Amino acid sequence: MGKNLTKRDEDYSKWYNELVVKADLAENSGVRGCMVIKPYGFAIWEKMQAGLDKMFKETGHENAYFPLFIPKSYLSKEASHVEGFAKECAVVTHYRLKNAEDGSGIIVDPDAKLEEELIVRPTSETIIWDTYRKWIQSYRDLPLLINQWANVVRWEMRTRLFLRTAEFLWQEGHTAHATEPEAIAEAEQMMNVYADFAENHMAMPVIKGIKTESERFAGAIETYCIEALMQDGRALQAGTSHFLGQNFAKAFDVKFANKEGKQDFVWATSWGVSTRLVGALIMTHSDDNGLVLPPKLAPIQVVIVPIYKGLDQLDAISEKVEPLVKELRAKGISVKFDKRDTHKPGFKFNEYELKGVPVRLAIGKRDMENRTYEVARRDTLQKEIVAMDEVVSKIEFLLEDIQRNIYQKASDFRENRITEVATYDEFKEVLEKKGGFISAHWDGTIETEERIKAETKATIRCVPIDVKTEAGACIVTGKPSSKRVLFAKAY
RNA sequence: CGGGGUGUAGCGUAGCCCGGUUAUCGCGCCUGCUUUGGGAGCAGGAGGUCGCAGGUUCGAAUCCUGCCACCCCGACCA
Repeated sequence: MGKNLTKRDEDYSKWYNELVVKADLAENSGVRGCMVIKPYGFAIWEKMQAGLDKMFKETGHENAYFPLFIPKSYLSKEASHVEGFAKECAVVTHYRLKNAEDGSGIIVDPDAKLEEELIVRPTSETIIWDTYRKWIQSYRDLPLLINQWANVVRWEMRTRLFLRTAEFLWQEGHTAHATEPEAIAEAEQMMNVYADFAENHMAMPVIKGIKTESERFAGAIETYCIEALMQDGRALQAGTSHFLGQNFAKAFDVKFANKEGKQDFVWATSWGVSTRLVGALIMTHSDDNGLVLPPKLAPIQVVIVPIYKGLDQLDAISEKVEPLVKELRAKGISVKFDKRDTHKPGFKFNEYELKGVPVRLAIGKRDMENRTYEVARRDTLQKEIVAMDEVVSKIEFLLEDIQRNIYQKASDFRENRITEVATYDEFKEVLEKKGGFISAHWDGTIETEERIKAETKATIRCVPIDVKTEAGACIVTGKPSSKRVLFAKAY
């Protein structure tokens, strides 16, 4: 990873923000805690959406859309749910403005006060379950497998571009099932879908696991998650999938007649990932030269930079390049031929490195004479000269090789930062000096978990799905433990 | 909401302690010429309510008071 990153650990936030700004992905909007996602940044999100949406459809889900506003009373129907979100809700209290009588400007019209306030959705469980009640009568209506792409608002105290903004874009899936095992299988399936996407599209290795009670989603019985490790050694929750039991069905009275003709509450799941994934992508692969994007998500996969003196030479180069552009596009590869005469090649090289374009071709007089291209790859910054006849297959190879290579790099990085410790002192030392995930025995109590958090800022990221059973003792209390859990400082 | 800090051109900044010519420098922007294989060079040019409002003073970016905004640290969190 970034050669200077270690000495930048304390400055990571600044580095991240600078990088995002320089790479032109997003900026602060001026509206408290909100961001403007710029075209290039949004193009990355669109690629993510497309990839995820396809996987959702392949697992039987359909898209729908539910309202932005949720009546306050809906939110309070599920006790732990409202408790979890109450502190960060934007509330609509009025529906009209008017001119102030003293001419001081526009004011909220006190006569237009809503009888019941509306909450700008922080998540949509409540309004969706209120709707599902009307849609579900029989086991024949189940399972109900729906996803929505939407924006939500959470009034966070402190925000950061992509990682935590007051308004963010996401998808939220909400499913209803006839049986408990089926709902659990759905929640696990979606965790696996997220992990698949993270690893195979984002080239970002993740650990699949289960949240502890204190980190669980408000209203869930079980929260499944994928946890990624950023290059500064901090963990990032990249996606969650919840088994909600019958909590929401009971709160919203969603019953169905089962095959035996008896009324039963349905079993529920919800699952989501957000624009935070763009932040995860940035922090997983980027280096000091800028972004490094996995080919599968790069808005521009190949950029071609002409090097020329005078427009005659540019025309000659274009004649060679245009057919190549066509050929690559026909293969589904996104190509940009940057003919701008207003910037020099060196400027363009740096610009596309900053933007993380995986493959760059340069062609000048020398190449025209030798019938070659200079081919550069973003992940290793290596350059080589490739004959024109072989350039298409070279590009196809590189796009796959870069995808594989950056995954491997991130995977190696993470494997080196999963440390098993036996004592609390060791725990603190590793946390301080090395960072990353720390695998340790824990007595299973909230008290111990909170003490560790208070003393070290590390939290239990998850109990890994593939955890092996082994006898051990809690690093803090010494009480017996049957398995290790993963701790880390998290974003 | 507690603790700390900062507001000067599109961006980043000097000047402030110790008031005094036309508010400094870099990037970016505009024009021209030369350049173009790793962020071009030279010359010329445009761009400012010094966060806002009061006050002190012959005179305020600078001193005083109030307000506002933003950033960092904590509680919260996808």
